[in-house]
Order: sequence, then structure tokens, then C-alpha cells
Amino acid sequence: MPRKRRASTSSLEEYPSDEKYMKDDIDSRAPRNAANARERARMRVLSKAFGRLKTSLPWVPSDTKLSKLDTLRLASTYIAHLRAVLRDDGEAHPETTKSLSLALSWPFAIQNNNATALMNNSCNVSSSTSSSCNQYRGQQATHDIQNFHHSGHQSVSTRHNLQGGEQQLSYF
DNA sequence: TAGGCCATCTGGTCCT
DNA sequence: AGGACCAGATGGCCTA
Repeated sequence: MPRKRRASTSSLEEYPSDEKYMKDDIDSRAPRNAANARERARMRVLSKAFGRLKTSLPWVPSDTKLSKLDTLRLASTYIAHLRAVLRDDGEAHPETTKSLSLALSWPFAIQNNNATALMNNSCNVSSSTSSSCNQYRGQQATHDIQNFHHSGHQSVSTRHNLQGGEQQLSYF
């Protein structure tokens, strides 16, 4: 839903209400209004791009509310994770190292009600990709986002109400 | 009610 | 010259 926007204080309110001046004002503002429209369209494209980026992130259900900053941070962390996976792919014992890498480098920690565990189910060990598994689980979850600001750094976490109880994923 | 997030407006600068 | 891009300012909406 488009937000209401204040009338520009620098133009409309300062001009006399006479029709001629109004017309002149409208005419003189036409280029500025056109520029505003282009800017709105540009920002809409940007917002859509953020939306698409969010949907490409595993562990982030499509209905999750993420700020643009959070989206960028999660995407950056996810890219780092993928790089680590690719790096480990070429090493001597790919099966064991990959599993270890997934468990250790994955940016999101799953937190049960009382304890924290990294990738504490079959996803991190037996599934071919953590992403597909994560997305599947994400679709089944209801969630909300919490931002925590403390000690000069930030973490973002998403709570999931899964069938077996509430879990939480977060990045730092 | 304060703070975070966002959409919008605006003027300046860069690019084609 | 006109459009794209950018950053600052502003105000509305939402949540803790």
C-alpha cells in the first residue's frame, strides 16, 4: 500500500492560489515531478531486487520480514558459506570435510528452547544440499524476526515454530 | 512513546 | 540536455 506523502513545503504552500500562478507552478514543476516519478520507479526496482534476493536465501521463509540491511547481511554471510563449501570440495576427503564445513561454517545456528546446536538434524549430514533442506523446512515454519543490538554488534534471529517445538536461527 | 524502517521528495553530480 | 544515480531530509507506519 503506498504511503501518504506530505505536500512539498518548498513549492505548493508558498505560491499564491491564483489560477495563473497555479498553472505556472504546475508547468514549472513538471520536470521535477517527472524526475520524482522516475526516482519512485527506480526505487521500486531496487525494492523488488531486495525481495528477490531475500527469496534466494535459504533459512529465510518467503513470508519472513527482513529489512534491506538484514537481507544484505544474510546474503553476504550466505555467499561466504558457499565459498567455504566450494573450497572444501577440492580437498582430500570431501565427504567428511564437507559435512564438517557445513556444520561449522553455516552462518545460522539453530537454537532449541534450551540448547544451541548447529545443524542438529539430518539436513547437515545426509542431505545433498543444505539449501534445499533448509527451504523445505522454512516453508513449514511460522516465524518472526528479532533484531538484537548490543555491545557494538548485531545479530538477527528468526524464530520458527516447528512441529517439534520452537527453534531459532540467527546470524552474527 | 521512542526508535527502526521505509517511501518519497529534492538537489547535486555523473553519464550518455 | 536529459536521464540515472546518489545521499540527505522528512514524515508515516509499526513494534517493543
